[in-house]
Amino acid sequence: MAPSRNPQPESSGRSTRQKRSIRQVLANADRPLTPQEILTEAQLDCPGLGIATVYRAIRAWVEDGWIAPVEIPGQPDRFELGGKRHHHHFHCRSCGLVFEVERCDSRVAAFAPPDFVVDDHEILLYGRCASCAS
Amino acid sequence: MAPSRNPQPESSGRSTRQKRSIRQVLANADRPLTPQEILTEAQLDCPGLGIATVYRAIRAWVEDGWIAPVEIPGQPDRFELGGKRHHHHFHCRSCGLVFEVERCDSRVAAFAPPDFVVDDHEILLYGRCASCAS
DNA sequence: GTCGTTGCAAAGCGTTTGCAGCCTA
DNA sequence: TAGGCTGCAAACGCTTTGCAACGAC
Repeated sequence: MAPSRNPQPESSGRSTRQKRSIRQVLANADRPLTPQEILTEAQLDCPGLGIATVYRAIRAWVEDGWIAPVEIPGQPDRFELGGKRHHHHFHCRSCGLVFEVERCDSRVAAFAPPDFVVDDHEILLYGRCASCAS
Repeated sequence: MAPSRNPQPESSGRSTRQKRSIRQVLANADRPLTPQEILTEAQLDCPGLGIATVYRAIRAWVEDGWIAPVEIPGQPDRFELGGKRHHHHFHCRSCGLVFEVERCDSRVAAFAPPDFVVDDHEILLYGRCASCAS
């Protein structure tokens, strides 16, 4: 079977207007979003939505694995749909956007000192994206 | 000549007991330290030292280039001596400490999509350090 | 009706800043 | 002595939490 994307969070509790709006925003995004961006976007569909609700939904879905945090040092956390293939990120210093990078070399794990156990790694590339570089 | 470490910050203004203590702590550290760790350590030598003074010294020295920030997503910034050889970091999820990793493979820059210009990269390893793994 | 969920406001946490007094040069 | 430096406390921005009202089931 093809490892298809979870269309919905698994254990999302009750279905509410707020969570539906937030989920929709995340599902439609083509790049990782900050909680503030999610709030602003979701409020278009659900006025009165509070930032606390966004954080609570995010937290629950990260635990679910339905979304995943994208943490760029020095910047607020962003979130994208989880369940994707292992990948990394490219941060354009010109336009500030974050892009996905498909390639990876798991041999980087061997960089750790002897006796250290590596169970995950993150590679961040910095520079200028195609459109900013041209 | 061997590229020796700057023994002192360049433009550190007046010499005070506080800044001497903070500088000493950074110079003697074998791993990146958080402002809080720096404060606690420096207070042994300089009681009454305030956290604001630590932040002010850090900021000035980062601008100097005498120290460099080490930013682990989801954690407070840490600081280490600047001017070191290119290296990366390992974050122990058990004890929370951050260690230096000497090795690197600059081929990771080639992971970016075509037409993207990569001018820097960061590799973060996560797992358990030697003493936590045993 | 139950109890998970929400918005609000307050609390945390790491970091910065305003200010009056201190101390280096 | 002048003006940079310091400690304190308040202010910040982002995130979490306490609480009473709300609403899905």
